Amino acid sequence: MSKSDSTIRDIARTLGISKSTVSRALNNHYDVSQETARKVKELALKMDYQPNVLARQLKLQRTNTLGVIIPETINRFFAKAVGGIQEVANSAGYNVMICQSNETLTLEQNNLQTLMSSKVDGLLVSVSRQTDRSDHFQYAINKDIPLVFFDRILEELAVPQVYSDNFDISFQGTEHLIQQGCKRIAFVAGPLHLFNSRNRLNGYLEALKANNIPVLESLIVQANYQAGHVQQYTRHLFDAGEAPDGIFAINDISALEMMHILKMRGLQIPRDVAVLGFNNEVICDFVEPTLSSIEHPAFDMGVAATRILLKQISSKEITQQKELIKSRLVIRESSRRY
Amino acid sequence: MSKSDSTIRDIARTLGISKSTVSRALNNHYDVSQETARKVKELALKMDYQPNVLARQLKLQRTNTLGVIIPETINRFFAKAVGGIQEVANSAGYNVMICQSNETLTLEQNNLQTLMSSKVDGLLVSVSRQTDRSDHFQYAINKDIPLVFFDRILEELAVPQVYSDNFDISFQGTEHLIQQGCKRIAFVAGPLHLFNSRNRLNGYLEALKANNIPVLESLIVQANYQAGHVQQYTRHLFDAGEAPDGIFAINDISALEMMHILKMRGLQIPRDVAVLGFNNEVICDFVEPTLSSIEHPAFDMGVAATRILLKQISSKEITQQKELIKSRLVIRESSRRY
DNA sequence: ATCTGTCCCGGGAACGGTACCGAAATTTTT
DNA sequence: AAAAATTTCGGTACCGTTCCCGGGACAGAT
Repeated sequence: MSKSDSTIRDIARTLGISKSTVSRALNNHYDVSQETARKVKELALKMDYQPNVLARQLKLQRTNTLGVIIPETINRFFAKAVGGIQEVANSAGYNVMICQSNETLTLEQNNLQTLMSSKVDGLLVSVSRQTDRSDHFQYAINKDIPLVFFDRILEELAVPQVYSDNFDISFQGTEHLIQQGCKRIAFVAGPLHLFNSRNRLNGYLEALKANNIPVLESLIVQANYQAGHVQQYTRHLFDAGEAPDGIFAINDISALEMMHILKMRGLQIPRDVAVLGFNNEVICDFVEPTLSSIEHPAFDMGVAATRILLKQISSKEITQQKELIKSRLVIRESSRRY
Repeated sequence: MSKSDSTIRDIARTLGISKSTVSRALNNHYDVSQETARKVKELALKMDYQPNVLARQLKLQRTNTLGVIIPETINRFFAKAVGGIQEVANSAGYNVMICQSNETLTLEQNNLQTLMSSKVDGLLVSVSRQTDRSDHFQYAINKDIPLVFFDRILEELAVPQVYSDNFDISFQGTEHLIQQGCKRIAFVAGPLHLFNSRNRLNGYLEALKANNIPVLESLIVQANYQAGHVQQYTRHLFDAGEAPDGIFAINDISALEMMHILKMRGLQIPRDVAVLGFNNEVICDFVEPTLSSIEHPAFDMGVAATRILLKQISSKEITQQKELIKSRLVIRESSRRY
């Protein structure tokens, strides 16, 4: 825009050749002599020629842009995943357009709409907490837009999915607490229509079963992510009947908030209650006691999902590749008793 | 793309009218009868017509997209700011394209290049930690691309800037520590070629001066953000000569890491050392002692910057509006002695 | 009956590229 | 020397819009 960006035609005119030749020269096409190619490139540089991406996009029906829909950038997991996405995308010559659903279905649908009308070449999606249907994504699939889910996946859709082993790691984390002598382990569950939440809960349940520990409904709470809710269910867990001696929390911040409350009540961690968080935030190392947590390979999941998407875009073949990225249990003081 | 997206021409053909009429009808232009307008819209709906944004962009030389360059999404401040940007942009019908400089100058330059070639209608920028020059931005300005800086600004450029009162809040924070009886306040400074870092340091220095407290070079350290560095300068501060009795840290995580180290050494906070952080992360409320911090109005800055940018885009007039957003001191246990 | 004005509409030129097709120029082969 | 092959280039259509310009129809005014 501005004053007068030089175009391919300007170059052609001043050089006395046709614009097709200029185009070929600039795209290193074979059908052009080295001599003219040199002259064209030289002049292009001198005129500060910048190809008009919009024109190219219109002609090629391709934008070299990937659309990303995530719940929130403020969520460190997704922020990291976006890092991985951008790294892979950029080094492959793609731009990235990020939309946030703010954990709502309607915004997610809007985002999808705008990204599709922006003609992105492919989509990377982690669904919102509210999402309990998939027709909007099916619409995109019907339009042949390559689509890959990561982390918050929709297993019913026939597209590639990248996820972490929520069941295994949850099983493993629960067993770790059991090994530390916990008999009554409280579990903070997420929305159960989400694949991840279900798997985590199942991992917990199976671990209890495998170790002959009775499942107590009263020890399982549902996080609703509202302010004050952690306080509420913590009180519920520790005031009604026999208190838990272990906590598997849905994320580190909640875990720390619970720990804070328990310490105020005079409980010792991990002696009275062992605590295990989720996400392995930096802060885990700087609290007392240091917080055991689960390292979620966010960046790697972004990388993996983007790689699959790019392959999908270039090969045009439909895959349903599932890729599982392993999580890691990081044991620190808050859960170590021996 | 895909099978066969219907175009404006398809509608025209099946309706037996010209595509100009269809275009007018869809854009609610006046030069079209209500009857045909109705028919066109009806058919458009039935054919699931989606306007081809690329064609429109090319024709109008406008993308309805804002470009954003920030250091890192992983940084909560910028993640929040992005939230504010997207909110304002989306409700004004604009998309947002986010690029991360990863705190490097070269990536920042690349980002600018790609955003410009993507023909974004305007730019929102928070410069990287490395950025000590401004010619690349001057290039964009010369091309008449509306540009607004926020938080990490470049004061030498004649464009709108949105920033917070780093000097004032730093002065205020330092004075707070002084009022709590601190005589030897350590200060962790950022890179001094950054406007914000300089202002913060100056606020600290001026507060000391205003309270007749000698400035000690040995109490001022430069954070370089490398792993292990906090440990290093904490040791330096507390092992060489007389120890500080107050700390003004560059961010909450560093503050918490310092507190952790000091507690390990048997120091009491705030009794022996009062601590003040920066950013007011959620975690501040869940540590012991709870951490005093400075609330940085990230979201609001994003909102303000975007509003100015949009005004700039639509009015085409060049302003140099400066907008100052006030920060807030949040006093908690870590700095309260009385 | 002609003129003026309003209301609709169509034709076509852009926007700035890419790509196909054919042709001229040059070289190689027969 | 003629034919064939190859290299290099120009012409042009096209991507799907928007928008300017001009023209036809029809009304009311003269």
